[in-house]
Amino acid sequence: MATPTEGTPSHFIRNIVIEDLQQNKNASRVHTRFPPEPNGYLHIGHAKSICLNFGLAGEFGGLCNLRFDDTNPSKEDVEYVESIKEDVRWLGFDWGDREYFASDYFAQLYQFAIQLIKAGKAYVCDLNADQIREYRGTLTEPGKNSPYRERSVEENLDLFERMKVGEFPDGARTLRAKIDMASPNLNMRDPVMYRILHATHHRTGDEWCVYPTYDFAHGQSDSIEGITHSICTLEFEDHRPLYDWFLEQLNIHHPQQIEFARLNLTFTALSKRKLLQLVQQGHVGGWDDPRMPTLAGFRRRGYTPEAIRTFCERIGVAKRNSTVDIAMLEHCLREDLNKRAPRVMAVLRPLKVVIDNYPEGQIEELDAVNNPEDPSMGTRKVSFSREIYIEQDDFREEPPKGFFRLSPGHEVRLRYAYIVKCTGVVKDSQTGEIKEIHCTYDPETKSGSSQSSRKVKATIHWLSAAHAVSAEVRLYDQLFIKEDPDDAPQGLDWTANLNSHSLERLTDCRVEPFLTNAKAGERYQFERLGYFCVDSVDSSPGYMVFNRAVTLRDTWAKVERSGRRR
RNA sequence: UGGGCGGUCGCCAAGCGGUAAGGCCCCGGACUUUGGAUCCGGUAUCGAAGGUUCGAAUCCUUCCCGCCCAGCCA
Repeated sequence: MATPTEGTPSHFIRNIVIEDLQQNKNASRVHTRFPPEPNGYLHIGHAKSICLNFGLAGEFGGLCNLRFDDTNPSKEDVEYVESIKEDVRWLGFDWGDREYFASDYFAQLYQFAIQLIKAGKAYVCDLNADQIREYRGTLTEPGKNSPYRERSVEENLDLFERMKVGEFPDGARTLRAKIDMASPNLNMRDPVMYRILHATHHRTGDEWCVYPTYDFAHGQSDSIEGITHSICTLEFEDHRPLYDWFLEQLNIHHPQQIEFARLNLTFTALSKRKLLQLVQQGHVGGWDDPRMPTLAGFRRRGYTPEAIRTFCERIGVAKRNSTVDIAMLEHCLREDLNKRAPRVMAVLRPLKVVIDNYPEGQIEELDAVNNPEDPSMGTRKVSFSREIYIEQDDFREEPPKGFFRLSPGHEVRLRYAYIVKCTGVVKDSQTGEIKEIHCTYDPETKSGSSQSSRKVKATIHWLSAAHAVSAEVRLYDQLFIKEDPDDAPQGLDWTANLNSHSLERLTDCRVEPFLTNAKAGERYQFERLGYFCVDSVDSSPGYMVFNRAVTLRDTWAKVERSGRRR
């Protein structure tokens, strides 16, 4: 028997699995499944479920199936099937040859239904949707039996067969389980098992005119696949008695359904309905817009699968409704990229600096460290010359208290180069806008030289004006201005909380020339700025486009912000 | 007012009768050629009230608050 992995944070579901294993339940087998409906792209909430299901199977020597819950042809599409497979694979999980579809079981499910009809446990009901609702009763009042509840087995069989071949229009009849119209659990008040839908299914085409509901399809699919632990979210807790009922009546393998709380994130919408709306109404560029909480969006943004997996492990699994701080996710990304991303210098908003005492025409090739966290990543050369660009933010004509960067009369270190002192500012005579600044450098302070140990308060990044390459950089902020997107002013809906500044395109940036060879999806740390990723859609060797995945922690920005508040 | 499930630090989350883990955020400080990283240090008595017990976040009772369910969606 597989033993628990040391150091893996435990949670109640993992504990159940461990206990089952100890008691030799299911012949010590662990078999889970990830069951997405192919009606949208996978998002970070699904990642929690994927990591849970594949993680448990992986840890205990079990298996996890990928099963598409495709019982509603009117909402589903192959585009989603393909994206889901790509995203699960990208996250780092492998379902081997166990790629299943609920629609693979339509014939079997149909036989199960007939079995229940024959046992007097299911009947064809002629009530329409409105009538079924009326007969169902309310939360506090019991329902009434359908007038069609006592049809003979023969009639039920005949009717169900005719439903299947398409003799009746959509909605004309349903097949219902005969349970208890007075049950305090509404799901047990003769739930619908099959509905008539003359729709073309993305896999079975027009073969079927009836489709099983989730309740009738899910548990039986789990059973057919030999699933041991059927993990789902909290809203299905009320369905568990029904899940169990079908399996018991059918007397087939009975997986255990276990529910956990779905993920919520601050400043993020995670319902499929909302995400679909964001895409369809053009609030974002598509399912893979880097601002989207979809796996495709995170991937394009520059997130690593490792960071997302670590995040899913750290947030834990429990039954309490909760909303995780988005800062937790960002932290996981920084932590991962800090170790792996090569550093490089980039200037997002260039400000020209002329070093007056540096020889005109002279170029020095300076050594720059690729990753101080990992010496094995080596060094590279950066060109230094008389005219350079620095970040506009790194110069203040009138520095506020605590500003350590460049200002008139003050010194800063140019990373990997020299200490320079600001000697003058050139402004546009009309607008007063700063056009360029002048400095002198101290030749004794070259990085790495014996005299280089002089201390200055700050080090800033820079790029040689003649060597730097132009690029576009896209800065992203939260898609919503409110921690809870649903917290909208009265009368307005969640779209009122959309952040109109969630995307900022900077088209006059400079980067180190070797970045021209960077490939789509590669991630770099732009020193002092954040982690950036080569955009996989719009970037090309002739026109580089970088997405900011996440900023670096910025204590100066924090100080400035709190200063402004005072 | 029916049923189901929850309520432990600002946000997640361990704990399962023996005297409150950890992570994120935040605040100090050390170090630093990224105001990055790293390293130290700081912050809860467990929804409330009773009760059982030598001892309770953990057991019992009552109460309060939150979420889910009246799709032929999943």
